[in-house]
Amino acid sequence: MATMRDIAVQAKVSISTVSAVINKKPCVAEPLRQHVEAVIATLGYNRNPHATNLKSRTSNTIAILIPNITSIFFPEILKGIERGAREHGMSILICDTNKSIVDEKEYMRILKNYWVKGIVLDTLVNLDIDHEYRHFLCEDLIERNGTTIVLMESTSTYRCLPSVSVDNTKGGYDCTNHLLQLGHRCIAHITGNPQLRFSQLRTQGYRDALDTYGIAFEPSLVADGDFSPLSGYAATKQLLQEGGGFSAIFASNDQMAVGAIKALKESGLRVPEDVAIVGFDNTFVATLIDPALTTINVPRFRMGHEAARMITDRELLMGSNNIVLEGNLIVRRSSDASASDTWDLYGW
Amino acid sequence: MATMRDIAVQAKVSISTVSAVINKKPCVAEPLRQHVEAVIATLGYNRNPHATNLKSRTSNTIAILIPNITSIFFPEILKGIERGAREHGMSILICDTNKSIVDEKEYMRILKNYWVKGIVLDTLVNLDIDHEYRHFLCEDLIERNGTTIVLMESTSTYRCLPSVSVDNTKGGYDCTNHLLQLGHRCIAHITGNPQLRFSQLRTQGYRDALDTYGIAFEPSLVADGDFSPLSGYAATKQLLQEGGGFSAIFASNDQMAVGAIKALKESGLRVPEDVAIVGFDNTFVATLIDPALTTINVPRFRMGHEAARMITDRELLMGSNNIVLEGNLIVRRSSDASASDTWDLYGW
DNA sequence: AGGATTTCTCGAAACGTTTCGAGAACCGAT
DNA sequence: ATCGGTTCTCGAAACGTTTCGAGAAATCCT
Repeated sequence: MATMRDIAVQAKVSISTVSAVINKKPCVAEPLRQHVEAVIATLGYNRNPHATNLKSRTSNTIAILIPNITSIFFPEILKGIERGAREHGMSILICDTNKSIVDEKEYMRILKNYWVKGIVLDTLVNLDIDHEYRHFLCEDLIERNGTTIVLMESTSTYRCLPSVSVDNTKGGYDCTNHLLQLGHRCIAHITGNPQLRFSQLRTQGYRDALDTYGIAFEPSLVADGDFSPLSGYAATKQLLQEGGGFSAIFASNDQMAVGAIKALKESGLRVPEDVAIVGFDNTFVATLIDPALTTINVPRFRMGHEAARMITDRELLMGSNNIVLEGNLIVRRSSDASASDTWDLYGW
Repeated sequence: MATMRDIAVQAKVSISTVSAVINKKPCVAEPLRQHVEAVIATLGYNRNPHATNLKSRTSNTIAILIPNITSIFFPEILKGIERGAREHGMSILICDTNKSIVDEKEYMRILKNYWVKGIVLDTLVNLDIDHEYRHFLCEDLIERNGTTIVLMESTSTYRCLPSVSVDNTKGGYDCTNHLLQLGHRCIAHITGNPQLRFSQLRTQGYRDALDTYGIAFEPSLVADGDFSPLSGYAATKQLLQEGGGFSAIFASNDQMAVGAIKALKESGLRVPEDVAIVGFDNTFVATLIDPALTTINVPRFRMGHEAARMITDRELLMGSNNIVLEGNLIVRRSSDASASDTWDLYGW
């Protein structure tokens, strides 16, 4: 494989000149530049990334650190990041922390001396509490190495780090508001993992909507889940046993909504005629399930793409560090029997 | 960050000695080794991967080239590869070719001068036909660069390249045999994309099973799909219009089976009482759908893990280049009303 | 035309490793 | 003591870039 030296010899110029041409430095006279470019074209030169990395003390790489690759939420985000990275000729490094904080920190150490340009981070650590880790991220990685760290759906309230998320409060509000508009007045709620910030926000949206309608928040209509289908199933069973009385459920994600539907069906209740359901996320289970699920469409691809952009165009967006995208409500049959039941399957 | 030079200075030895210690070369006297290791421990040295890569002309990286990251099939394979890579301290590079052959070849060029150790390749190209590309892979990458290429569910019959796949023929056989054992004698079949080799093999399994039972293959009972749910839906509608007469359907993947179930329900047919259904893959839609789907469990995690192993332990497995894993039939309600309907949700 | 500027090109020194061959130090045997 | 033979340690040259400052060449001004 041709190196800069080969080009230089062939073109009878110095290596520095070749470098200047390749890096489009303005300080090369036009005729010479064309000559060198011609030689490059004939010899088929490709820059060696390792040498470039070593010399320039960076790597054209975005790392993605995530607790579990197989999460249903993840592939589209990854795709968004990939696209954004590729537009800038960057590579993507995948790191699955396997839901282990130890593994996460271990990976961070590796990334540190990998000189990655940016890290899209879905952390397990509460950065409000673990000051040592936060210090490591901010000082060692961001300050010293110049790495950009972007939090995805951050679990932290720490706002100094850039982040990308969806407007969870508004989403929760929209879901609940939708049910209220349909005439429901007794709306149950299944929360996600209560420790997670974005889960709290979805619940906050639910309360805000009730407030708007002057309806008192009723704790007995709320059951805690953990985002798993099974927890949605269990929560619904529990709500039913406690007397029911609700005509609708807002579940904090689609998967719990799926569990809820199963539980309702088992109890002989029809969806949406007896109980209406809305979920959150618009993962593709939403259209697989019967009835199709009303839900908040979370723009995962865009989230990934924005995260990548914050890394690639870092200097452009100083200041507006916390990007909040809007989700939009998609009404399907699980809440509204009159909704069309088209099969939008994301081009599976 | 400490470099080998720092260690050397601090330990009052040469850089070569530090290198020898770090690489566990046997030619360092024990006392000196311990001394150097102590210094390394206090200074917290981490090897710089870029320098190592440059000097040794490799990179500790496995690349994954795949047409579409968001494929439902992919995350578990990725997880398997990730685990395998990590066991050997390797990194994972993700390349989404966006279903474009041009992009795939472009990525290959990048990977070539990235000196990746291995590539897990889900190619769009038919290597039996595109000799130029095959030559590029074999000569430039494998021979010259020493890269290992592992085909995933290869679309090619070209057997010189290492590959990992599931036993598709046996899977197709098992599905059909299962239906035959249940007493079905008129079994329809929805094929996958007929160009793809593994799709052909699944159909072959179907035919083999019929043969075993002395049942003639009936072309009118076969409809072509393309692995999408919509195609399964359309194929089923078509089969029904052509007179039906079947009591069971074998769909070549779960997603088409989902489409088939939808079509049957719309025609007022019950699953499994009127028509039994089996799918293939055991993606998690299999347990989401109602009724839960009988299917072949494809060990995706293991497939990924084996692929990684072929790359990391290349020298160990000269010879047995084509790994074929067994899938296993999982019986659920879609074929057998008496099957338990437990919710095994992969710990979502 | 001659000097002051500007524009272009180049050599050389890094970046942090690995590796090779040379030689120093030690060993036991004669 | 001397000598071959090990065993250990080290210096130096790469790997393929980027970058800095120096100097040569071209340009401009008076």
